[in-house]
This record gives sequence, C-alpha cells and structure tokens, in this order.
Amino acid sequence: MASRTADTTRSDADRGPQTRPGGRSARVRTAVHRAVVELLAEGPAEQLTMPLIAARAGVHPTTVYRRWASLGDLLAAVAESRFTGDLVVPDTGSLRGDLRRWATDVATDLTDPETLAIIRAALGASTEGGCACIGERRTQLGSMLDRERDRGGVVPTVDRAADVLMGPIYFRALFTEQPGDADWARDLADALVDHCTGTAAPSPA
Amino acid sequence: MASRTADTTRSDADRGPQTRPGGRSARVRTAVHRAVVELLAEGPAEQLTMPLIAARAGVHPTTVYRRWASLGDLLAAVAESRFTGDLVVPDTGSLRGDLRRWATDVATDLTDPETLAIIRAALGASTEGGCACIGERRTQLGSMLDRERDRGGVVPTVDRAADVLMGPIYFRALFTEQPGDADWARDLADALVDHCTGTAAPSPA
DNA sequence: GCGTCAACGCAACGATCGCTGCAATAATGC
DNA sequence: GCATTATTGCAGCGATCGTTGCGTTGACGC
Repeated sequence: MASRTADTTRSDADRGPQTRPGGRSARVRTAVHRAVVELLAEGPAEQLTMPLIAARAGVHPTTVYRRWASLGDLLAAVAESRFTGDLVVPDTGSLRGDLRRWATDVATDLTDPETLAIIRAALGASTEGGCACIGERRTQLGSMLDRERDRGGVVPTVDRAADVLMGPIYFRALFTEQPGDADWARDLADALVDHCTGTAAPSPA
Repeated sequence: MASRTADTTRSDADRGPQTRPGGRSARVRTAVHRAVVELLAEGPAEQLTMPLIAARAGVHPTTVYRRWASLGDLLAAVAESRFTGDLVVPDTGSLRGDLRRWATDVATDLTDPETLAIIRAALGASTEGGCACIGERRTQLGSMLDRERDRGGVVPTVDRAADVLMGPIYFRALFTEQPGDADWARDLADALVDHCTGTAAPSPA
C-alpha cells in the first residue's frame, strides 16, 4: 500500500483567531474521522448516522452535530484530510518514471476498501465531495508536469493527463470489480508519455 | 440531450410465476422511481428516506418498505432501469463514427444533473451500485466493437475501450466541474481509433 | 500559577424513521 | 362474471434521530 501519513492536526479550514485546536479538539477530530472510516468499511453507507459515529468515536453526539454542519460536510472533511499530504510526489528524474510511479501508487491506494468506501460516500453525500477527493491528486500531477517542462520536455496539459491517468483508474475502482493492478497503471502512464512524444506503438491489445 | 425512453415496465428482476406485475404494481413502481429521481435532483442525497419517497410518489410508506429491501436496493433499481434501454447504439457504418456518436451521447447524458445525482447516490449506497449504472453501457460498447470485428477491422478490447472512453467521461462528470463537451468526447473516440490502427498523431496539446 | 472562554458532556424534547399487525383493493386464472 | 390471492392502505408501536439549554471541562494568554 502507498505510504500514508497520520491524520494531520489543524487542517479543517483555518479557524479564526479565537479558536483552540489544541489537544482535546484535535483528539476529538481524529477520533471522529477514524470512526467514520471504520464504520464505512464495515457497513453500508446509507445507515451512517451522526449518533452512530459519535458512539464509535467515544464522543457525545452533540459534539459531532456542533462541529460538522451535516453528514455531507463531515464526509467531505474526512475525504479531504485523508487525501492530502498522503502520497509523496515521485521524483525519479524523468516524466515517464514519475508518472509510472504515481499512477501505480494511486491505483494501489484505490485497492483499499476503506479508501474506496470514503470516496463513494463523499461522492454521494455532496456535490463537492468529488473535488475534495481528487484535488490534491490533481495538483500532484501538475507539479510533475511542471518539473518536466522545466527540464525542457514536451508535456501534455493537466487536463489531458488527468483524463488519461485518473480517468481509467478511478473509473475502474468505482464502477467495476477489477480495480486495475500495477502493470496496468504503468501502461497507462506509458501510453500518455508515448502519445505525447509521438513515439506511438500499435495497440498490443 | 440524448434520447431517453420511458420507464420500462416489468424489469425489476423477473418475478416468479405467482406475481402480478399488472397495472397497479407497475404504476407504483414508476411513481416511486420518478419520486427518487425528483428528490435526488432537488436536495442532498443524505436526507433521502423511504417515507419521503413514498410521500412524493403518493404511495404509502409501507409499500416502499415491502417492495424494496433497503434504500440502496431502491437506488440500484432506479439506476438500472434508468440506464437500460436508454441510449440507442449507433450504427454509422464505421467504428470511428459509432464511437464518436456514442461517446458524445454518453457525455451529453452525463450533463444532466438528475442523471449525475442518480449515479452519485447509487455509488454511495451499495457496492454494486456502480455496476448497475454502467453495465448496459459496457455491453453497448462491446456490440459496436464486435460489429467492427465482423467487418474485418482491428478493434481494441472492451476493457481498453472502456478505460479510454468511459474512464475520462465518467471521471470528469463525477469529480470535476467541467463535464466535458461533445468535441472533447469526439476526440476521445478518435484517440482510441487512431491508437488502434497505428495512425497516431502527435499530441496537439 | 490563574482567570477566561471555547469546546465538550449531559438531559430532555419533539419529530421522524422503520416496522408489524390487520383490513381493503384490484390483478389474474377460470 | 367470480373466486383467489398478490399487493396496497391504514393505524399504531418502539427506537432513534436531530436539536436546544445549561453545567462542566480544559486549552490558551497573561
């Protein structure tokens, strides 16, 4: 599985100056987030309620109601905190190497049922749930392309790279039973780089 | 918008011989399905409950509880009935023409907020919700490829076609704010056919 | 240390959910 | 047409949800 850092403190949205994200608040936030992840991994998302989450987190329901406006907001927050600072952007020296590594990392990450459950729930809850899931991934992609451009290479747009790489990876993970393995993801990266540099090989399939 | 046929009767899962899918049952089914679609288009999916659906459909809640085991089942049924017999498989005489037309149709269909809301909800509710949404689309893709193969053409696998076409289309619709227009979808189809026949053009982007 | 105030726990409430008796309706086969 | 019975409507119930007021805890500035 891809490297995953611990739950970060103080990321909920920069609070005003009169705020105390100190020890207790941070613990509550972490516990609630963990509870959401666990419950999503265990049962269907439709019967995920605030009191249930609170009970699992060992926190009073009132606290959950007061800190997160709705279940959708909570899910979006969980998704965002889970998908930021999560994956280390590869730096292998070549665009092909970077994209290969990154694509296989992302595909591997989406193998985890917990991760998938979070994405599903965040998508279903609110309209902006999807952006919270992939926002960080998209900027990662952009930084790798920028690096190659600085090296003087020809690079596709971020949109095109997202279409070719993230499109199939997320599509398979969400809609099919075959999540796509590392080799498959590597081929996706190769196809993007090959098509970009003009060295297109006839389809092997 | 893509052509969309009326809600089909008698598709819920072939009932046993001792069943009465006659007039009233069909009407109730249609009304409930329509209520789900309407409510999903109006408000957030998280506060979609059985009694609410029943009230909108003009049906007693008990009926909904008895006919559909859970909200997830109901959403999956709605998605399945919405995405079957929906899009006419194009037959233009060439694979490129077929895929161009099909891709633009699918992309256009996903522009509809109602359709998007159904997919989101079905994905979030149950694990198999995704398959219900794209199962029919995948077979459509397969039939077009089969037709080209019968004509003697070189065709990609269904998996590859789904990766290249459905991947970006569904990804953009679900995760980004730019759903992808007709020209963009047409380019996706062209890229697939070009890469398949070996006539690859250097990236324009 | 010590006071202040944001954040949490507690108790209680109305509303709604999900379900289960039984009666009424209408689709189906004869 | 008529009997059968799958299907729906109705009333009512326990459980849980989402919220509010108030007291308590503990993080932060001094």
